[in-house]
Amino acid sequence: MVFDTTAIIKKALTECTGTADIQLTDGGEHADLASTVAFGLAKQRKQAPVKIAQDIVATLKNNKDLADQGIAVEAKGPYINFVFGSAYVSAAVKAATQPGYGSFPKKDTRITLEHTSANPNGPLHVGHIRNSIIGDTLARAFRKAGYRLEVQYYVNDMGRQIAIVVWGFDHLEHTRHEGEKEDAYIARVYIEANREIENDPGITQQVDKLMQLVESGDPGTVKKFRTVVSRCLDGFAVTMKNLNVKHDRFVWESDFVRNGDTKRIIGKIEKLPQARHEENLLALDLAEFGFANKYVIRRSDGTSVYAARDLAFHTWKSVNFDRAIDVLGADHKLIGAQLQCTLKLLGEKAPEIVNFEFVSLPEGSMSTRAGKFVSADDLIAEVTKQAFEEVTTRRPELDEDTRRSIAESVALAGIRYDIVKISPEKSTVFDWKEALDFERQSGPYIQYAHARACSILEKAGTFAECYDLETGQEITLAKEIAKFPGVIEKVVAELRPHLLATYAHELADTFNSFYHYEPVLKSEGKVRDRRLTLVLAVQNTLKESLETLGIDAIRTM
RNA sequence: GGGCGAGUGGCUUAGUCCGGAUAGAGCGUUAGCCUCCUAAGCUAAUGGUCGGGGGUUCAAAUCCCCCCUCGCCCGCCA
Repeated sequence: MVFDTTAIIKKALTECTGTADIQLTDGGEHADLASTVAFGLAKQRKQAPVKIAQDIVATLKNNKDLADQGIAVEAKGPYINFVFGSAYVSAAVKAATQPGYGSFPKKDTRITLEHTSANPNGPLHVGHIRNSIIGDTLARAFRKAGYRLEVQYYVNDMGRQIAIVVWGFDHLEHTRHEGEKEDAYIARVYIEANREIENDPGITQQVDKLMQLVESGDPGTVKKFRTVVSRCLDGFAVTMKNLNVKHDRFVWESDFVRNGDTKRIIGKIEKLPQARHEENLLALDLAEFGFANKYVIRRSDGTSVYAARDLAFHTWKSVNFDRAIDVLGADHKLIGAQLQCTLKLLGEKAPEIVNFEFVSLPEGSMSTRAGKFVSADDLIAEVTKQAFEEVTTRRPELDEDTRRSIAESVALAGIRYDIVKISPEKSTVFDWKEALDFERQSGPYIQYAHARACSILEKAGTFAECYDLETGQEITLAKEIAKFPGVIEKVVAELRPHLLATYAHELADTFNSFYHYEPVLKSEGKVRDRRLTLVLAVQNTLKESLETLGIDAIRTM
């Protein structure tokens, strides 16, 4: 592992200024790291910042730690700039050529990460897969950071939506179209059933009855719910596989009713001072924590609501894991906060929640019920078709199977990258033009840089690894490579996977520049060796980055 | 009405938590680069009152206050 330059510099600055809290900023083109302590000390020392910076630099020039690591110090006006030397660069490149670069030692912390958890009443659409891709990328980053992780899908198998689907199967004419996916078929029944309910509100009572039956464990009704949900999940599995998204466990909501956990948690909640009863109705008054509305736990007909089952689920997580992380859409912010608050009142660990904002269509919000959505399957199919055309244009000499395979990887890269590169707190409007664009700020662009590196290495044959870099382009690239482990750490610490997307793009960019300026295969001797070593380091770092993003690091395209 | 999130060139966006050097990118437009390692590429040019107004600070896209616009939420739905 590369030594921690930040810590060394902070320590040196603390020693010579007496200031404990040292902030380092990115030096941009001036330096690798920079300090602005001189500004803050100006008033205190009654001296000009420029003078202070000069004095500090004079002291730091004699610092042994900095000298040992080859970190150069220089004052530029009031700024104190640090430039990493060849020892740092060599060590970074050497580390980056190793398999698994950027991985951290195994940790004992057991984490559960829940993502997607869409209601099984229709196919996953482009909004749901934002959840899947953020979640899956985070999961990959956590594993790379050494954590023991279990990824879960919480199956909402007893909600009103499912009851409506079950009602539809019982009362409506329906046949599955030839070759139709199960989840798409379920959506048709769901949409049709909702239309019927609009025309005849009396149906609502029949749906309520179904919900009571399933809660009480009526075998026939339970079986119907299970069947419908399972069929829909079979459809989801295909979509998830195509998106390279993996879940380790599917947790069924109804299990928490059947095993008695929900009843037990309701019993505990009843004893909380915030509990409010009105006959059978049980709700929590969380006004003291800033929640204006009452948090209903049990209906007046005695059945539990989603919140109660969710509390039981999260209590189970609290018992079995050290940390729980939930990836939830913006519409779940309030109930997520209420859940956290209630779990704390119960003395359980509250989950950490990663929120993301909505994806809408140009014509407005998506709605499964109204049939207004772009399904993930359609997106994958369209993008793959486009990718196949691109591959065929660029590489007509390849056989069809190879082109097909490359197209699938490119499509996956396009979709996953497009979604993960955007900060989760930004709401977006789905745009076909952007989804089908494979240029520059895209997943395929990064794959291309990787394939290019692979191609060079393949043509090079064997070479002696050499870590003594010289030119500015070489050193810039090496320093970019060196950032990778830090990026993984930051993604995990801040739960922000888009940082990795940004990094991978910057690395690909830096490599492309290098590629056009510094000939590798045509250089000779030591120069050729060190550039090939650098290409190997880039290739490996890009590969690790892509795989952590859930994108295939294909060797040719 | 209340709560949360967002507002950065024509379009999409990074940076905002933790204030510092000329606000980074991509698309678009314009002009170059394949007898040379994959042109899904590279080099330039173009384009920015960082929603608006106050304030704090040596220094504000970033912190504080007010306002505007958009999205989401505020159910005995999930």
